[in-house]
Amino acid sequence: MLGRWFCLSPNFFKSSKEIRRDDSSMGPFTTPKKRAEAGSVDPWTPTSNLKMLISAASPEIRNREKELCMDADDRDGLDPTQDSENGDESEKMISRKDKSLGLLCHKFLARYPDYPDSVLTDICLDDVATELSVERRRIYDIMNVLESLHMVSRSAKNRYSWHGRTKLAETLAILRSVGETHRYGQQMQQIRQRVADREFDFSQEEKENEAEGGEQKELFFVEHPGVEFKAASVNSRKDKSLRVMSQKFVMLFLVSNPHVVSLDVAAKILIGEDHVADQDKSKFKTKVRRLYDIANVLRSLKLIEKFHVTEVGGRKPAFKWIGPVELPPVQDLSKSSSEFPSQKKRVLEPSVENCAKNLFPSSGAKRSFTRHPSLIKLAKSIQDDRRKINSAPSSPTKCVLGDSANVDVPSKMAQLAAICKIKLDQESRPKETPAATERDPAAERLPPPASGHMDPPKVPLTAQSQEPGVHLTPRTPLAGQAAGAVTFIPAQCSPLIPVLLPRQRGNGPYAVYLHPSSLRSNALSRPQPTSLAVRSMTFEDKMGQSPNAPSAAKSRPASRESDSSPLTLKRQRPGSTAESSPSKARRPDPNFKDGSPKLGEILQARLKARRGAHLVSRPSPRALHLDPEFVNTPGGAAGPTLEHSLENLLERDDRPVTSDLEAGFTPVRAVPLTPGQIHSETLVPAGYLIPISQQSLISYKELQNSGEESNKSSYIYQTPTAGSRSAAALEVTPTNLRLSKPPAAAVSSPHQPSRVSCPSPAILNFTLQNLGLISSPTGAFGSSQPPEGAGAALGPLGLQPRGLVFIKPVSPVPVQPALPGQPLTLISLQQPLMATPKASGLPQHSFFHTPVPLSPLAAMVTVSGQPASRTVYVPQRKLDVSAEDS
DNA sequence: GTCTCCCGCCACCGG
DNA sequence: CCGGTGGCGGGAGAC
Repeated sequence: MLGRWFCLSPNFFKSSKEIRRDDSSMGPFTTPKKRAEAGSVDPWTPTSNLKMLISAASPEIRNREKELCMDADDRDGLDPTQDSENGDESEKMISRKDKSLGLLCHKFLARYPDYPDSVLTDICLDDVATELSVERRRIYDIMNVLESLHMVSRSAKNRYSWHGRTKLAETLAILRSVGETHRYGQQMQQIRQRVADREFDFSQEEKENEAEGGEQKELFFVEHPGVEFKAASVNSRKDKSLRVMSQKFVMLFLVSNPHVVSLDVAAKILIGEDHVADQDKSKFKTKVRRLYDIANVLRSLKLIEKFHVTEVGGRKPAFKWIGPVELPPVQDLSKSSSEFPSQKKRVLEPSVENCAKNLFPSSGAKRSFTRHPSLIKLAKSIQDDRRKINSAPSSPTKCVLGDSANVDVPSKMAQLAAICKIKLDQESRPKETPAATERDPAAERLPPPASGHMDPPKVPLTAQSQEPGVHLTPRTPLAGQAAGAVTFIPAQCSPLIPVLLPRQRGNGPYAVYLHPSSLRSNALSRPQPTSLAVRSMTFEDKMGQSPNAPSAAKSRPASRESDSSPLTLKRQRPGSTAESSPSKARRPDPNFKDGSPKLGEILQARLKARRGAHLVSRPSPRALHLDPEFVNTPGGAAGPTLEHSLENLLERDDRPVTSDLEAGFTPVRAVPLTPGQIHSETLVPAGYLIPISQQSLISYKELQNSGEESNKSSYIYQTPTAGSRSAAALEVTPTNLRLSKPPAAAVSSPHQPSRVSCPSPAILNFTLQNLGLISSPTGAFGSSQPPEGAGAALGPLGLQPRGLVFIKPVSPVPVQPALPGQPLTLISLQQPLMATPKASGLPQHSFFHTPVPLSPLAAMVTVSGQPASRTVYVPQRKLDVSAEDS
């Protein structure tokens, strides 16, 4: 049977090869073994059978199975002859393929249903290893990847709980939102361009990246609501790079337009640092190895397909996303968990995404600040930031327009913001009831209780949102960062981090863990983040780093908690946030070295108090949990959630807002994965998104008291970044919502979340020009590859047109006019930002190298730009997409 | 030769 | 000190 499939299947070639090999080498022995294995397999045969069926059903699966099975089958046929020798030989014969992680994962998956019933299925690593005849080490690899997708969660030592794909859609939606916030799309484009341009100097690239934003450093792990990660270790171990890498890798797919990611690009993005070229090399190699591991598991999950892209350099391995593209809105996600993201997505997504985006953005902004390294870049970043800011306002409009579907990306951000705002507003205003209105979508999706939870949080947000000025303020600070504000920002960020969001669904909450470094410290130090996504993460330097540091330090004090807090917070945080992840807290703790534990404690206490208040106030706010580092922040931040605190929060960070927004979607926790890294490197963001379990929520509840519902979910975001960008986003959001609609048209350009800001006429012109220039929209998909520089920029244009249209409307005055109040406010904020170099670092910027720095333009860009960034690619390379499965 | 990526050493970490 | 985890990279099999 299998053989047949093989033949039929695309993989045919390979399969044939394999077969040959198998036959020759493995044949006899192997076969037996396989058979034996099969036999062993038999146990789970049922599943195996299912697999067969499935494979039959799905080509992809078939291929995989083919690969896997084929050997066996063929062998079987052939084997007999060769078998003579069994034993070791046979084993050897088996060939690596038989032992591949992908196959192993297949076998593993065959044992469990995709959508398990409510009853949790317990997985014992030892048993699995035994049954599958593999070393435990291998099982860990699989589990880590599955865990990153929340298909399983660790329940205890050696034990995992199987969730199957029930949470997959949500997780993907969250990852996408997170990825958007981190501007991975932009980064990818940049890298591609670079690659295209020059073959690539890693060093250079990296340098550039760093200069830009260095966003990477932070990693975060996205948690899911039900999925907690119990094991403290989770947090602790450095990073669980595999988990984080897996999430990031998936984010890249979700964020890229073509949904195609080449291995090298992914590896480069995942390598935060770079620093030394040499290191890079080895690092690069290691990353690639890991990516293969992850890719194999993802392939077995049928989420991606391998193929080769032909470029100038030659053929490069790449992967194409074949999983669900549409994801439920974050909120929905929580709610729906459901399998089919697509449907849900439309509605919810926006919100969720927006939230996420907001968060990130903010974080990004903060990060961007870090950027001081290259003044030039800073300038750019600043511009970008401005743009972003501007755009943000506009974005709302987009949201409106796009929110729904097409505009996705662009609109997403805006939408998210808008949504968040709306939610917040509603919540805040009506506090609970009204909130429902906005949430409606969410609420509808989610059970009432959840919504309720959500609402509370929203309220605070709303309040913020309501007052554009307020929002601005927050942003301003961000923006302000540039100037002096920056310092504050960090603080803000930290606060933001802890934000709790109510969980829409029961499961809802997610936590994002950020690296400490990424957290604010850096952010504080540098505001730049905005410049590029990449950079955004930078902050690692955090404190130390100088330039900013000083300011940061100063500000910090003011901000107090925030600064020190990050670290301290983290440590402390455990308590506060503890619920979900004590472990997380743990890690942070160590990190936090700094000292201000006291502060942290204080902060925590405050936070708790706030939380309590907040919680109370909010029904079930979503909370953002920060890492221990954040914890402190949370304390500070926590307040934000609360209404009064909200303002503070806003001031502190936009992030909170964003977070809230996001929270609305899905709670996310941002916890610093890595403990100490903070200091310098940070380059790479390391984060793992973890769903926060209700438990955690509960804990929060305890803290907060709100108790609102179990559902509540909390999100943690890395404030740092979020703060910066988010600010804009956030601000926008509120307004955005409204705006967004209008923008919708613009929205059309989906892709990036850009903000819809309204560019000034000039901008429009500008854009138009670009468009003309750019024109190539189509190409984009071609693989994502880097368009060559210019091309890239242009690429987006295609989208822009729409945006342009919109823009025009908006354009009048970039900010103000365009949208009702908020935008304006934003603008002002931006300006400050603008002033500050730090602030600048908008990611978008990177997209468009283009000339237009003008914020307005930026806005324009953003609008279309986001897409543009993505779009950009177009020109260049052609990817070959031949699918190959190997 | 290059691409994949398995294997398993060994560092961590929590207990 | 021990056992569970999991980073990491050598090196070998697959092309």
